Amino acid sequence: MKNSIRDNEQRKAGIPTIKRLPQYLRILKDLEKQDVETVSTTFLAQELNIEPIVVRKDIASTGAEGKPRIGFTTKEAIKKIEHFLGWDNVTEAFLVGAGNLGSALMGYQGFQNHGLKIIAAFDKDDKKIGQEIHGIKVLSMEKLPNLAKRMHIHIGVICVDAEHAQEVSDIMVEAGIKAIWNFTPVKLKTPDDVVSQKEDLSSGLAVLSVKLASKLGFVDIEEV
Amino acid sequence: MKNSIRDNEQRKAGIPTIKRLPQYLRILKDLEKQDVETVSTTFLAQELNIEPIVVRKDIASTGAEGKPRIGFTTKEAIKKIEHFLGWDNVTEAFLVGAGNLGSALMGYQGFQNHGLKIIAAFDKDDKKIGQEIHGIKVLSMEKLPNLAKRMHIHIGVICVDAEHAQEVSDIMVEAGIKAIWNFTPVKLKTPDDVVSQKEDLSSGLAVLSVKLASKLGFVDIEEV
DNA sequence: TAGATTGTTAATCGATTAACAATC
DNA sequence: TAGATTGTTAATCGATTAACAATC
Repeated sequence: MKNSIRDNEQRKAGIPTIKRLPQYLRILKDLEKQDVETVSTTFLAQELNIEPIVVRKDIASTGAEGKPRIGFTTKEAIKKIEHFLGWDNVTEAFLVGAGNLGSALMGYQGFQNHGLKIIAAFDKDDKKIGQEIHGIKVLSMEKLPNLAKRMHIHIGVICVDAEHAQEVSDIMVEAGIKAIWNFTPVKLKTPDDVVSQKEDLSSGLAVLSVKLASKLGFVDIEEV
Repeated sequence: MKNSIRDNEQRKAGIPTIKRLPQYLRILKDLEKQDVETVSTTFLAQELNIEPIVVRKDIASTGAEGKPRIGFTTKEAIKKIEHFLGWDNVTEAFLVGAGNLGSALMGYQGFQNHGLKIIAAFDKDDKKIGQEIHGIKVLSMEKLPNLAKRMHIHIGVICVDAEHAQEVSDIMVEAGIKAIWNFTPVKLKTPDDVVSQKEDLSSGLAVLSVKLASKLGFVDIEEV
C-alpha cells in the first residue's frame, strides 16, 4: 500500500496563503482550548478583518473540508493546517549568533508549536561560548559542521551581523543545512537545493512608515 | 509659494515595492561608502537576485531619475528612497514590553537609519521599571499616556505577550499614537486613523517550512 | 423547510514580466 | 558612432474579489 506524506488532496498554495495560515491556526487553537468544536470561515474572517472568501480558499488549500451551514471542525482544521505547514513534526535547528536578537529567539517558546526547536547556538565570541541562554548551550562555531552532520540538522537560523551573514550561510550549507532562516538584511547566495527565508524588519518598518505618512496626509504646506 | 512635502513627481507604490526599497537602500549606502558615484538597476538586480525591470520600476516610483548608459547617481537614489519612506527624518517612538524581544529591539542601532528612534520603554513588571536597557529607560506603563501626549509621540512598538497586545494597543491609541509596530501575532483592532504593521515571525517560518518541504520533495513512502 | 455556509467557476485587479523606442 | 541602460507601453501571470449553485 502506498502512503503519501501529504495524505488527502492538497492543492498548491501561494505565498500569501501560506503566510495567512499561521494566523488561522492561532485562532483555531484558541477556540480548541475553549472547546469550540466547529468554526465558520465567516468567523475567522471577522477576527482577522479579511474577506471570508479568502479564508475559505486558504483553508481549502490545506485539504480541510467543511460542511455547509456548520463550518469546519476545529480540530480537523488545525490538523490540516499544521500538516500542510509541516508543523506536526518538530524539526531541530541550530542558531548562529547569540547576540540580542539571537538570545530573544532562543527564549521564545512558541517555535515548538511551529515545528521548530532550536537545540544549540553557536558564536565566535569566547565570552559567550560555554554559556547557556534560555537553557540552550552556546558552542564554538568550529563545532557546527561536524555536529550538524552527525545530528542531521536541516534548519539553520542566522542572527549575526550583516557582514558575517554570507560567511555563516556558507558554513551552514557546507554542513548540510537545507533551510536557512535569515535575520540579517543580506540576500544570501545559496545553492539551488538550499532554501532561505529572510526576516526583514526594515521592510516592515518601511510599510509602516509609508502607511503613517499617507494617513497623516501629504498636505500641501503653505510657506510664509 | 507652495511647497509639497513630496517634492518631485512621485507615483504610487504598492506594498511589494515598498518592501523592496530598504534592500536597495542598503546596497546603495554600501556603494556610497565605497565612493561609487553611479549605479545601474542591472547591478542592483544582480545583487538581489531579482529582475532589473523590477528595480527600475521601484526606483522610478520614488521619483529618482537615471541616465541611459550611466544609471542613477548613488547619492540621489539614496536621497529619493529615504525621502519616499520618510526616513530622512528620525521619528521618536515608545516601546512597550521590555522582555527578550523588546530588549533586542532596543539594542538595535540600525533603526535610526530607518527613521525610528526608540526613546523610552514601558513595562508593568516592577523589577524592570527603573532599569536602563541599552541606554533606554524602562518606565511604568502608567506614565505612557501623559508622556506620549506631552512629547507628541506618534509611533509605538508592541513587544508584549499576545494576551496583552490589544490592551496595550488601546492605551497607545488613547495616548494619541498613530502608528503601531506590532510584534505580537495578534491582529489589533484600531480606529481608522491609526495604522498598524504586524511583524509576524510565524508567517515567515511558515514560508520557510513549505519551501523546505517542497525542496525535499513529497516523495511517496512505501509501507512495509 | 429555510437559510447560512461551503466550494466552484468567472471577473477583476494589481503586480510582474516582456518588448522596445529613446538617449546619453 | 555603438551599445548599455533608462523609461514607457503592452502582455502575462497570479491573487483577490464576485457570483452562485450545492447542501447540511
